[in-house]
Amino acid sequence: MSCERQRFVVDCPSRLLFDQIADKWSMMVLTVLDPGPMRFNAIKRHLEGVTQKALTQCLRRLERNGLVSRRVIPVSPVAVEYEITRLGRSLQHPFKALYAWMLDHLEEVDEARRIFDERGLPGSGTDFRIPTTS
Amino acid sequence: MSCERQRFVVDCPSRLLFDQIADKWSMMVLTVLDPGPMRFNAIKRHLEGVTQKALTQCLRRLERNGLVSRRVIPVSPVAVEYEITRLGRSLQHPFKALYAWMLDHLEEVDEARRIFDERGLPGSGTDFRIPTTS
DNA sequence: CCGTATCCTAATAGATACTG
DNA sequence: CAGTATCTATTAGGATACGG
Repeated sequence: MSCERQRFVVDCPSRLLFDQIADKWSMMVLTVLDPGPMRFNAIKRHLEGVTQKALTQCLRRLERNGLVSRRVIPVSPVAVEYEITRLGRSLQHPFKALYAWMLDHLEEVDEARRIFDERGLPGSGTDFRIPTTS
Repeated sequence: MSCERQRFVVDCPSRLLFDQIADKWSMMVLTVLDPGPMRFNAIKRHLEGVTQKALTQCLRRLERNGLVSRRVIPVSPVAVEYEITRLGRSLQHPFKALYAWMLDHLEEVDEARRIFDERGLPGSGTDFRIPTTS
């Protein structure tokens, strides 16, 4: 690897894969499934605000990508159980690192946001942007 | 947290923060900025397919969250330099872990997808697949 | 050069009704 | 229970045009 900066091309596999796994619900679904298999509505109850449609789509994508397996239990009414796969479990390591980072830096990000938003407010006059020391 | 499965509530700070950082371009922008400061159009050239609008929005959010700093150099025409902050740099560790996971498991995910997509095709009357272009 | 503003279209989310 | 189907509303994305 040279010292050149990386260029991200459109068909870069990592880009395509990132779009698959970094969606709104996947990380939470995998976390919820970590302790063991779970049925659809049980998962749903753990994710406040998710709609049935959104969860279905998310679970389909996770299944398609091999991160979750789906098992239909032929009772009546039908029961469907979702289970995290070995592959899905392996993804949890980077996810947990990201989660830990978020917990560690919540206040710092919040503070940055507060400062940024404040900077925008007072500008009733000609607010020439002052180069920050950062 | 107890042994109970976690329930993700809507105002969970980690959820809100995740939505901020797990967007389409942030991870790539931070990676590109890693070696040192860079100007707007230079960043743009490194991210194939990004529009000016999308990159502007992404950089604003990164700046607001304290992950990137923005410095206007008052020459004519104006030059603007973006630099990754210490906070942004710290986020690179979990990002790199995620990136490494993707590289490690590209084939495995691809294979899972192939199997899943194959499974969906039958049902049009025959057990035998008609070879498709894909 | 580095944006913002505008317009337009495409994609997504949400609500609701329905089925095995 | 676990979806699918459908419709609508809101949003996101892309293409200019323009300004400091």
